[in-house]
Amino acid sequence: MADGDAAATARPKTRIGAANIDRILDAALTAFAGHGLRGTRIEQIAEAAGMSKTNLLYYFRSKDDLYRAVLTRMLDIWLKPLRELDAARGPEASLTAYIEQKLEHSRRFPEASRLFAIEIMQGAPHLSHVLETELAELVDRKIGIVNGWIAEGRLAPMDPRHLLFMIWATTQHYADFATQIRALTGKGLEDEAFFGETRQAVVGVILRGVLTR
Amino acid sequence: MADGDAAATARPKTRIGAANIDRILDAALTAFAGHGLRGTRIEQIAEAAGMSKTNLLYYFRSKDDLYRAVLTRMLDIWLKPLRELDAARGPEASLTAYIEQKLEHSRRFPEASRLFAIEIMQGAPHLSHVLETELAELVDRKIGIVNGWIAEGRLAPMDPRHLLFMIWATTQHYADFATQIRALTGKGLEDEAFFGETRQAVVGVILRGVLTR
Amino acid sequence: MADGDAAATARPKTRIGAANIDRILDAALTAFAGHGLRGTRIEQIAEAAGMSKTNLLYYFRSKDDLYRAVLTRMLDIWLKPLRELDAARGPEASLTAYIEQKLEHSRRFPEASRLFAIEIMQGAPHLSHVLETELAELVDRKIGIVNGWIAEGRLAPMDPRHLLFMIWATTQHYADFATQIRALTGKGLEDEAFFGETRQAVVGVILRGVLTR
Amino acid sequence: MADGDAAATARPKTRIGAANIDRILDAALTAFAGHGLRGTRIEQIAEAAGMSKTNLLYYFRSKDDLYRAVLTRMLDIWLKPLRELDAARGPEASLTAYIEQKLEHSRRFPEASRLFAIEIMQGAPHLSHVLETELAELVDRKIGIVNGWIAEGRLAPMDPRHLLFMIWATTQHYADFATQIRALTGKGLEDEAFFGETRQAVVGVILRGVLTR
DNA sequence: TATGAATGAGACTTCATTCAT
DNA sequence: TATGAATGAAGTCTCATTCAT
Repeated sequence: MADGDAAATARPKTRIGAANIDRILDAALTAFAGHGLRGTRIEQIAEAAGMSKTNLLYYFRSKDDLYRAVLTRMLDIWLKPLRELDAARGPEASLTAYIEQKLEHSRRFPEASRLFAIEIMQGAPHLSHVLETELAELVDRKIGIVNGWIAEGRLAPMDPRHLLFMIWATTQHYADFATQIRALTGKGLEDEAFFGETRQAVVGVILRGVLTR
Repeated sequence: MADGDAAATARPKTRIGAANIDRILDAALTAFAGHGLRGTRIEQIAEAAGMSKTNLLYYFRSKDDLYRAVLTRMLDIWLKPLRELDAARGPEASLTAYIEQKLEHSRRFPEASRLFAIEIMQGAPHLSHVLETELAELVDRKIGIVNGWIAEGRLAPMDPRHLLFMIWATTQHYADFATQIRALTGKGLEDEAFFGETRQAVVGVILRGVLTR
Repeated sequence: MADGDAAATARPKTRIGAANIDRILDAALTAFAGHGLRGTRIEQIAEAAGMSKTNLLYYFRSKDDLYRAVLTRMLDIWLKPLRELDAARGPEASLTAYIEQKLEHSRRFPEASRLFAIEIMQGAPHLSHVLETELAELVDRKIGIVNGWIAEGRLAPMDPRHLLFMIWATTQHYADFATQIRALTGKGLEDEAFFGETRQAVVGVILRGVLTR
Repeated sequence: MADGDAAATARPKTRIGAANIDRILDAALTAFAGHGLRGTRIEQIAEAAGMSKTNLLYYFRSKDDLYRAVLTRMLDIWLKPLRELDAARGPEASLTAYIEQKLEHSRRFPEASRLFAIEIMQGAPHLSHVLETELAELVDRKIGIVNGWIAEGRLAPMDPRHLLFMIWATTQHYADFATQIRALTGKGLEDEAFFGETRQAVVGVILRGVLTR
């Protein structure tokens, strides 16, 4: 109670700023994912965030700053599923969980998925460093787990990186190519039935494809 | 008659024009795939094509015209592999051939792949019509083939569209996310060994994943 | 009474304000002399004065206000040497003293010198009134002194105003063109030896140039 | 005749560009000398040059480019009088000629004089290199001449650089402080009588000040 | 076909200033 | 007195497009 009170009264200024920053970042994510960096106007974002262009620039010195902030903010979310991939439960359960998490991400953060996709397709000018360091190290660690399963004969022998690529590709596809999928099926992941069907198909094919037996 | 003749004798000017148009389209593909529609400057393309901006605009009235021309030119190439998917050889051979063709495409036309990917991710503003008509009809036809195989018990039961999506996702991933793949493996599809390894992995997982037995 | 008392006991707040105003004016002089009116940002001055931009604007309603305040504050200093030029000691001593005072000013207040120089070069938009009234009257008075000396045959006949211009020009040059002088000699008036040498040269040439005999 | 014709017809495009560039540089000189770099708007210059802002930017990529171009264009004019100072005619004639040339320059190019003055007062950010190399070398050479005269006993002993500074100061003053001079005398160098009187005063004082006898 | 010149509609920033606290 | 937040009016520069040759 006391805590709640304090929170409600103690930091009015900070609160205002933080709320605005969140609104800006949300609006920016949508805009950048939809039109790319160059194709997005600052004013567009400002309008969506409910403030003036100049005020937005009070919080973020430049468009590029804002773009980087959006990428950074999404980075943890983006890397989280892979971080949680572990060996504890054996390949079937672990891979199933990983694929399901990735699909869940595609459902909940499709714009973030598209933002990263576009960024990478354009040569990852703002992200190459992360790819080469943080992601590379993370992947190296996870590869060990998969190689362990292969050595135990529980997975078909293959370079584990191709397995990762295939999981990324298939799960992200439902976010990145949602427009195409909707044109061909009339549905998207937000449709509960379609989501379940998708999960079953993707998990099914990949697990049958890699598990021995 | 005269007209036909003229066309047949290939007037130098026309030829020159045709060569220029090709150079422009090539340069434009690279530029648009690399920076998106808005992120690309006409002058950039003109320079890459070895001519002045004004002269480029003599061939294509506007940037949007040029963009549409690039998309159109790539469309047949993009749809060709799916068109060639047939029932004649049975699921194993047919799907293998299809996947290999798609990978071959990712190797040979990575920029085209990225161009379509970006276009679709941004809502396919120039392509939605094609998706809803030409592609939808083509997919409908091919679905019949796959459903036939499923009915014969040769493929695991599933909505054939998910199979298509998975094949598209995995094969195109090697073109679209080439930057990321290179950051993690140091290689790309142009590397013969890596290409073979990729093909084996993708074909292997998917076939094992969908073929019964 | 209470009011008077309070004022007399120097309320801390008032004192603080006065100190702030001085800090602002100092910082503003440096900034305006270095970048001109338009070339100076308020925030720059505020930072140099150790306060927020908004707070600076609490003391000076606008940038132009501040600029005028700086000019006004420097005006007395600027005019002081000429005010002190008198006939009492004869031309040699009086002119020597005047030149030395002007040089001393160039040494102590080079920024003020540059501020006035830039203002005048740009047409004296904020100073034309002063030039035409206060300065003109002062000059008129001093001209009488010089004309007296000429009439007595102690100075070569000339329009006294040219003499004033030459003294102003030569003495202020060492402040205004300090950058150039430093590039050519490696020194400035703050160097005691260079100052002495300069004084000797300027006084020597001008006195020999105007004194008869 | 033939020549005139050729000139009139042969280089239309180049001519147009060159004429525009001259018009721009003229307008820019006036503007920069009057308001400084920051205080001048590109549009202002464009208007004075009789063209659109965008067209001006077709010739000069940026405001800074234009500013540098103006400085560069004026540099030769600015250095010319000193270059022509020679020993051939003895100190009296040579110094007289030099002073007169400098005054003539102040009459003909007062804006250039002010431009350089403002630039130097602000620390010569675009000119420091020239000051330290080209001008320094030129001055070094001319100092030799003056030292020669001093050694011959024809000039009072002094560091020749102070002599140069005094000549620069006094002659440029009539251009740089024209506003003040006009406020105090009602005249300027464009007034033939005032010019003559000024020349006589400046030459007179300096020569009497430095020549022995 | 080909290009230099010219332009208008943006789009990003900067900056003095005001508001609210 | 002091400051964070907010804004509008510039001002620079970019870029697709048109004009004239």
